[in-house]
Amino acid sequence: MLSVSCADLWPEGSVALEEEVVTAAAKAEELDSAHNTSSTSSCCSSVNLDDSLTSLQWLQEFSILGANVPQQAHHQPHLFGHQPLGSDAPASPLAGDPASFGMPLTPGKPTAAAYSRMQTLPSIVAYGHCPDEVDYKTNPHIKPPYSYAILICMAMQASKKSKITLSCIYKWITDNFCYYRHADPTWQNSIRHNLSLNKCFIKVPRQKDEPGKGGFWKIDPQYAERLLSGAYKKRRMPPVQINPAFQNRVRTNLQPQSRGPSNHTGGLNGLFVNPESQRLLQEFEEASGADQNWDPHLAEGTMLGSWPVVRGRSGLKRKQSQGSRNGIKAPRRSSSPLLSTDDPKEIGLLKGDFDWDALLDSALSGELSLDGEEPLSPIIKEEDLTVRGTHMSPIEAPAGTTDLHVLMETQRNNDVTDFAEETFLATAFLENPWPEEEEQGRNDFLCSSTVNLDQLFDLGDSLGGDPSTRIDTLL
DNA sequence: TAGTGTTTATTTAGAT
DNA sequence: ATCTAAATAAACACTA
Repeated sequence: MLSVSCADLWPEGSVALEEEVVTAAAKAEELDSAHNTSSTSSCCSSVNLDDSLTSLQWLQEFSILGANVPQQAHHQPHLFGHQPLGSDAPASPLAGDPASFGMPLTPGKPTAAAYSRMQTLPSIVAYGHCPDEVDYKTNPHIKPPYSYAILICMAMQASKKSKITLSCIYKWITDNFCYYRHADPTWQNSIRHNLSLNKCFIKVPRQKDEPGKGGFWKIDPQYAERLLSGAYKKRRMPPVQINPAFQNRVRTNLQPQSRGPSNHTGGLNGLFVNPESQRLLQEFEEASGADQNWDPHLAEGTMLGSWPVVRGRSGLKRKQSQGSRNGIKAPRRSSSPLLSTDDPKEIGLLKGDFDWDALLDSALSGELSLDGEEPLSPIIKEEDLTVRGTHMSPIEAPAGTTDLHVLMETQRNNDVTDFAEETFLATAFLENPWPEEEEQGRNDFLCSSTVNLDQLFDLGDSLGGDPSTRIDTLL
């Protein structure tokens, strides 16, 4: 089993992190208390439950408390809200740090965490389809590999509130997943559909004295644990789903230059591909072309297997078939429920360059502590998980994580060779995410927290042997 | 009227 | 092949 030391996870910036954590925590507390004074009544009967369980605060607190890294423990409660101000700062490395664009891919890094933290060359990332290396916050082209239920959970967790409004969920999703900012707003329908249909979510009616539209939503811990663990295990990337809004443009822009490794020139209708990226892309193409042995099935069930591999056009097929079924749909632009929040305070609490991967990981870990007074679900029990963390069965360990790094290494060395057209086009766009400058202002309130999924995988792995220690540390 | 919430139907992909 | 979960679409009702 591979492990990652804390130093590997946060090689620098821990002091800054601590300051930020303290500041942000104070702010959150302030806002929280202010908000609760007007909104506690609706759920006061279950206030304990809400605050301790449904808020999913425990997800944060549990996540990566390390037995071997006790000095980090006090940082963890705010881990997901605040990014270590290390090499990844600011919040969006790909967008915020132009230098990262030229950072070369270096196969064979010691760990996936380190690898991911590098925020490697986007173009190559796209070829490899590693979701952890797509900056979903700034890249509007690749659909995040998370189900709507998971997204909702994330939003709820990020809010640090016991309940959250629909508009806040929208807001959080669009703030943290650029794809949805540009996507057809029908995804909001799906969110609502999910809230209504999914047992995981409980509607909390708005009190009469509470202004605003619609109710609140909270998460049912009984279902949440199942949902999140299931999501974790099944976290599997669908084929690359490029935002349909950009497909034509990408195609148009790249068609003439898209053939031949030497034609990845910059300045394609505003798409600038820096020379270093071009060079690396070319190298990658050559390497990939020389090795066609990669078997996607081999990676099934692993993070690698979860990389979106374009198989034919399946990633777009659904849209197309539905389009044909329904005829051409008039483009609908968002009527902006996102911007019409009725509860600015609550939205304010949704600050955070939220690390959704970390949430999922922490959620998985959180299952262990999701007890309170609640019994563990049969699923968890029977898989030999112990509340308050005396031990965790390998069964419950995320599939594929144990050997993740080995596979990662293998995978990277073998190169991914599935070059469907969409992938290539997506690659070009990943090279230069859609301009988000106009939205920077809106994102200003986002705190930074980009603990990489792999980092948490690694740490979870390394800590898996003795979760009790981290629990004890927390308690 | 827009936003919210519910419900039904259909399609798709992955799992068994 | 079948089952299931998820995504998607759409119709409809309710409400601020």
